[in-house]
Amino acid sequence: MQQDRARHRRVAILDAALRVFCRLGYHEASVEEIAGEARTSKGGVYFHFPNKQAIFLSLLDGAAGQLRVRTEAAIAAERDPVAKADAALWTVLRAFAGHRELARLFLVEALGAGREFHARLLTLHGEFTGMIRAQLDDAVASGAIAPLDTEIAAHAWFGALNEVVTYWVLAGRSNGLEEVYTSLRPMLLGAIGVASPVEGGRR
Amino acid sequence: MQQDRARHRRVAILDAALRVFCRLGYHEASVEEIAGEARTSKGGVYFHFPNKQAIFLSLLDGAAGQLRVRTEAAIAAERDPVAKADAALWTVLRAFAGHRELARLFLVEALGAGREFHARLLTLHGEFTGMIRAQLDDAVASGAIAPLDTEIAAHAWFGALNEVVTYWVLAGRSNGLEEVYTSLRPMLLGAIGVASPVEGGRR
Amino acid sequence: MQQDRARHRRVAILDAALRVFCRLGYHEASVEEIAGEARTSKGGVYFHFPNKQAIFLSLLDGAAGQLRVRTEAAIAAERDPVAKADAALWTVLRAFAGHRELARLFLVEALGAGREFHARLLTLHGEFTGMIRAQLDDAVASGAIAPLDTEIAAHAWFGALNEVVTYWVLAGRSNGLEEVYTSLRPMLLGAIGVASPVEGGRR
Amino acid sequence: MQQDRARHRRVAILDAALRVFCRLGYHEASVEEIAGEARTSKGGVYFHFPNKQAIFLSLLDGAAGQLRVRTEAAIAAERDPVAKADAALWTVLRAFAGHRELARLFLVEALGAGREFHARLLTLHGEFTGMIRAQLDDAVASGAIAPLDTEIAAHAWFGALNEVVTYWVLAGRSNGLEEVYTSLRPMLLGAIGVASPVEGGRR
DNA sequence: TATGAATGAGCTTTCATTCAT
DNA sequence: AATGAATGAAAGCTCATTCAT
Repeated sequence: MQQDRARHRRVAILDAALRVFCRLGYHEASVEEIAGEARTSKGGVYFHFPNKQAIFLSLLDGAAGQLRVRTEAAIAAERDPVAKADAALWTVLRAFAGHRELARLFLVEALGAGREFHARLLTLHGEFTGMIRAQLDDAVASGAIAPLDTEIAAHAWFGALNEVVTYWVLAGRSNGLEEVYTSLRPMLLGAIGVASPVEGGRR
Repeated sequence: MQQDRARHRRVAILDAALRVFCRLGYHEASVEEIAGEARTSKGGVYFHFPNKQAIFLSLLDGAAGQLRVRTEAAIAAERDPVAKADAALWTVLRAFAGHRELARLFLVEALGAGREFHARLLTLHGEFTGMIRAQLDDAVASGAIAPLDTEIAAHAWFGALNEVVTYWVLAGRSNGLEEVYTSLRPMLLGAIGVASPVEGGRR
Repeated sequence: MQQDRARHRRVAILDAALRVFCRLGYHEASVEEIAGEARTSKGGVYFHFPNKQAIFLSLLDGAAGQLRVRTEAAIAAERDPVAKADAALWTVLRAFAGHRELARLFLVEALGAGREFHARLLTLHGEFTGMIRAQLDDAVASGAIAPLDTEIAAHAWFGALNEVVTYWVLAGRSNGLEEVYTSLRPMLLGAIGVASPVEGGRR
Repeated sequence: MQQDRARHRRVAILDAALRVFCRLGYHEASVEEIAGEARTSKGGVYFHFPNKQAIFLSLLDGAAGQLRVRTEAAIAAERDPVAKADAALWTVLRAFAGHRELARLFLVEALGAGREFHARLLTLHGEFTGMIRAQLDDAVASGAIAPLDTEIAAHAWFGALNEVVTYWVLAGRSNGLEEVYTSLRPMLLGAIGVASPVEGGRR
């Protein structure tokens, strides 16, 4: 079917764009380069996307969507509210650790891609912290943890994770990021007053 | 003296550049715009700086230097290792809260200014987390806190702070950022296993 | 076909560039001016050529190629070695006389276009003097002329020709340059010890 | 005296300019560079010269003047008309051979310095060929050589010399340029129908 | 659908020249 | 006389975007 081919092309362009954006950064990446990487032409790219921003945005949204789905699944797989929050972070970290490119895109390039992306980024951050916050709220409601400002806690968690990941990404030593979580996790739990880690499906 | 005028101009250009970078972001900011804001000409700017990057770098380094000095002073003013680390964070947060522009520069624009800045940014992050880590190491050595991976802890602290600040900055509601610390602080201390906050010169 | 149009455009740009370079000289000629003369845009020019130098070089190489071909043909059309050398010079002079622009390009602008062109110019000079030298070597070998330093002789011939042409070009009285050869030719032959001119297809 | 110092400065700037022009070519040479080489400032240069062109022109005229004086002296030192012409060429070649910079200036950079210099260059060429021509005219008048177009002959001589020198200069093997004249001289004489060289004060 | 030629606004940077000191 | 800060015009080049084919 025609539509299939079109969708396929679209995906191929997105794949190429991801590679190029990661290699060069948003601004340095030219549409020509992306077209070349996708084995098509400039015009070809512009047939599938209205402009360069849209490509990046699509990439960002796609990745965020995937991550959201996985995170929601991870949350659903746990019972305990604290374990749910913990699972969310673990999922995000694992995703970033597995795809340094993804991490770059989310944490570095998106900020440098200009004003227009800040709002979107805000939304994405909000989405993830929102998911975490919801679990923390449940935890507070159920008496599992003492009352605290869950919005700030969620942001603090997310931020701690980001910094650690970003530093590892920029420093280039992304190998072994998972091990880091072993050290990080007790701290995050300690931050919300949970002294002894709640075991929850960690390998 | 002519040197005085030159130095004055240099500062004026840096001031203008800060405003322009904050208003438009690194890439959107043109040297012409900076020149206009500094009430001089393009050539005038290029007399004082070799290129656009150098202006940004100068701004970044200058701000980082100031912040470092203040942070070191804040650390020196405390006795207790944990209080020292706490004071460091408090200083950074206060600086960012007081100068949203500064925060933008450090946390957002610097990432979008190109590859070259990533390394520099890494160094800056490393400097600050290094200062924090040193205090945590002392705290561990003195038995004030239980042993933990202080490098990760320092990054986690710094990251938590950054995310909170960045979110506030991007969301535009930077007013009252200090109050946030009241909620954030116990979490950070909890993360390193300090249950009840150590009082240390907080207003 | 699109390729045809592209090739056509390329030629049109080269034509325009030749006119502009001759009118203004290499440095004064701006790409914008060339674009205008070629009834296209700056970007259009840069689509076909990577930079200004490349345009000039293309022009130079193209002209040199044509001239080389013609000269080789003229050499081939003669039997006698001295007549061959003579024919080579005559071809060059006729070409320059016919296209003052060409002469300008070769003899004047190319020197002013910067260091990078000097090497290329050297090569071109070497090519032509090489062709002449080869004939003189033959003439010596065949005993037609007495032994002499043919490299220097070839350069001397080429230089004598150039100076005469250049002077006429710069002085603006390029009309009648051919007649000049009537006077110049016996001198060139005399320089290699040939007293009475060898007749060889001169009109 | 004040005037002495001023003149001294002027000369120092010219010396510096000669070095810079030779090192970088006319266009690449900036007034700043010249000022630096002359251990003064941009303003200092502009106090002594109205603009960049004037510096180059002054250099050109100065060098040409010196060369003219020497050439006239060399001519005066000979009796025989042909020997006089020969002496003129020998002087020019020796000067160029001794100062590759001078040769560069005259033969290469001056052509690239723009339209304005072409006229001046024409005049200079004319001056030298004029001197040579005068000797040749005398030689013809005195019956030393057969009648010929002395204007063309003079240009041919000058051109042959230039090409040889330029080639040697650009090729970088200017050492031993004097020896070249041993080969070149008989050719030049042969060009005007003088079979056996007239000995005249050659080393 | 796809191509790639064409556009043109806009950028950074350079530099001869001026001028207050 | 000299300095060097300042000017501003102009240049080369890039690239997102458009559009005829």
